[in-house]
Amino acid sequence: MDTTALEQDRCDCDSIHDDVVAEVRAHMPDDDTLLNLADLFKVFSDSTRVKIVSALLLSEMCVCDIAVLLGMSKSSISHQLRALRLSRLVKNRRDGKVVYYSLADEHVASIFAQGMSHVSEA
Amino acid sequence: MDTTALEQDRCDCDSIHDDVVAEVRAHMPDDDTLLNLADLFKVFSDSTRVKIVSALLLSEMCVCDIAVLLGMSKSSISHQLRALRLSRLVKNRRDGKVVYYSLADEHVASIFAQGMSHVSEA
DNA sequence: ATAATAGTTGCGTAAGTGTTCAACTGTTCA
DNA sequence: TGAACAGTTGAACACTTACGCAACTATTAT
Repeated sequence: MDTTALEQDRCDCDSIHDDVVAEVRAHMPDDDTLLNLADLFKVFSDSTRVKIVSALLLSEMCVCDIAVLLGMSKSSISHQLRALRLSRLVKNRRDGKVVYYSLADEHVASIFAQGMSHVSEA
Repeated sequence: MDTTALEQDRCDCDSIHDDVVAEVRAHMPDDDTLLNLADLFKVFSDSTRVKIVSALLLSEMCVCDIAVLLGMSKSSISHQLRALRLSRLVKNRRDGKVVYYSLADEHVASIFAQGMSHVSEA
């Protein structure tokens, strides 16, 4: 069985570097992990959510505070907070009618900071 | 002029914490920066692109290699590499008919690693 | 020059996403 | 009890995006 023919079954090109592909495949994280990673970054990929995180980095805030701060409706902020909550990036506590949100852990700050240092470099 | 009335113009709620909002607003990064940050994370928010980055972290590869590795068409890989290139996260060099891609800088690895450590924690 | 091959690009489509609106829950206070 | 308010939720809409197809460019080899 010719391996070149095999590769051609998978892709319409000759000059595949089989050894490189095999080596990389053997050492790459598994699909599930990479999917989770993409999902994590997806949460930070919206400017509204990034602004919310950036705000919570400075202080705990209620939904209304954030809505005023960003000049957006409470509804949209609540929707985004839900996404952040489901990803366990923020937590909340209720005090009477008011729900206060804050960051879930230090990791959020690390990821945010790492991205910031890349952005404010160019 | 009543500040409470002012806040109510902006949001249908009473219990705004004006001091907190003002303080956060004063110390938050500007909108442009946060927009760029969201755009950066957006590149990492797709599983195909994450897989590509994860592969290039291990070795320089040509388009065809990546297509075979991920079991996808050269076209879609090329599309995603374009996105990565426009964000300056990968660079490429041509050797005859073959175009080799590799990561643009160390920052990419840092961001990737930071995210990975958060994902493989739960 | 012609054929073959690696890679790119524009288009169409299907799936996904953010915002708004309206209706809802839950808590407080009179 | 009922009015008022903070917040949540689901549906609908507009908008975005990833993929494959087909046509294209660029490079090599005959």
